[in-house]
Amino acid sequence: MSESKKTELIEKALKAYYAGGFQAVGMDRLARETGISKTSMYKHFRKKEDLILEVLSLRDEQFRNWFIRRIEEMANNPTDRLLAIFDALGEWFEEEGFLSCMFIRASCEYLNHEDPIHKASANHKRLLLAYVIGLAEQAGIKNPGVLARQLMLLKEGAIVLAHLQGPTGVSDNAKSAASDLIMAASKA
Amino acid sequence: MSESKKTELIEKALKAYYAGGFQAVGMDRLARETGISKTSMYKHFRKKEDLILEVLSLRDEQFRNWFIRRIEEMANNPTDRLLAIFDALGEWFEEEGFLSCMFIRASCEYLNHEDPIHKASANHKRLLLAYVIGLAEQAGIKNPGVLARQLMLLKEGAIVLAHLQGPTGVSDNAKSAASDLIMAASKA
DNA sequence: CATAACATTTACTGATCGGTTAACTATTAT
DNA sequence: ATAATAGTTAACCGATCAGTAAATGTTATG
Repeated sequence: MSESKKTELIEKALKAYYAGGFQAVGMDRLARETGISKTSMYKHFRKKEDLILEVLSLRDEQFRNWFIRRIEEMANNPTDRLLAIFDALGEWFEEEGFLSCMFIRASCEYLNHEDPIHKASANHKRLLLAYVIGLAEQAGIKNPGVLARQLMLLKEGAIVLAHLQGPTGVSDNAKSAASDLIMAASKA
Repeated sequence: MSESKKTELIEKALKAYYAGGFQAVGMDRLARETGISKTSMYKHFRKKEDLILEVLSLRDEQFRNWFIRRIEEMANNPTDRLLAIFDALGEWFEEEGFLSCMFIRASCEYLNHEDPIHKASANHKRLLLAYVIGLAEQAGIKNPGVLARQLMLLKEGAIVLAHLQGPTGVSDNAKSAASDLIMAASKA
């Protein structure tokens, strides 16, 4: 299998897992849907877990690229960008086929903190936090780490509730809360 | 099987599902661990889904009882109780064996919005929101629904991040954010 | 004691799970 | 032309999945 075929497999696996769940989508079904036999797949991945880890790695790259690009398109200064986080989230929630965050879901299917899949999910969140801390620093916030972590709480909460109760109003609520928190942090 | 045996089964299933996940814990394993044969179990539940729904119903009752009781023990007026939400969460996160919220996890394993398990999870969140709206009303907040929803965003985010990155500091961060939001909502 | 009624268990179903083995095909090297 | 090699496949592995049917108590009633 060529390297491009492998990439194609990971991309198709990502879609299948996102739509159906990691445990629920078996290797046979994956082989059927991708048109690639199981044996060929197992030439490139020792275990299902390894495939999932590669899928998560791709998703991490895709999502952070999209998220950060969208934020920087929508706002031009650090403070506005802290708010634009929630506009970007709103766009995501409204997308057809939105089914929560792949990393939150992975951590719910692979519960143990030592599980590589769980760790990879935690790392995705760390990387996003680092980006937001950077924005908060640029915005001249006194305690950028505190504000960034508060905004991440809003972000994760918004994802969960958009999935559970639908997208309507969720990101707006989060944005208004973020605005209050940024105001409070600016005065501190 | 007596009614008390059935209750015992649901309680044991709750523990097994919480520790291991819904899909990951099979009916055979459940039978082995509870000492109740599968056939006996299936006398009381048509399908695994029905058992899970009963488990979620029990968990909903247990959790909301504990949560609300703890909040009302820790604070005596509505405004302080809005903050005590996050002290109660902090206690929960520190418990040994804390593995996120059973309803968030259920919604991640049963993704579809029409799935009864997903719906039951959404309903649990609605009931908690209703309680918090009540507190916000008692506290004399102008837009109790808005504030309550903002605090719920913090709550769900805190649960997710406490699970992904450990409990340290998460509830404190959420509490400080909640404090800012309550202040802002009081002035509005 | 006999038997009907009910509760519980063992043993099984077909399907699917993650993962592997052995056969086959196509390409490349000699 | 043939042998070696690489890539792909169908077929299979034991284990487990959710769910069921037949067999075995156990208890209640005549």
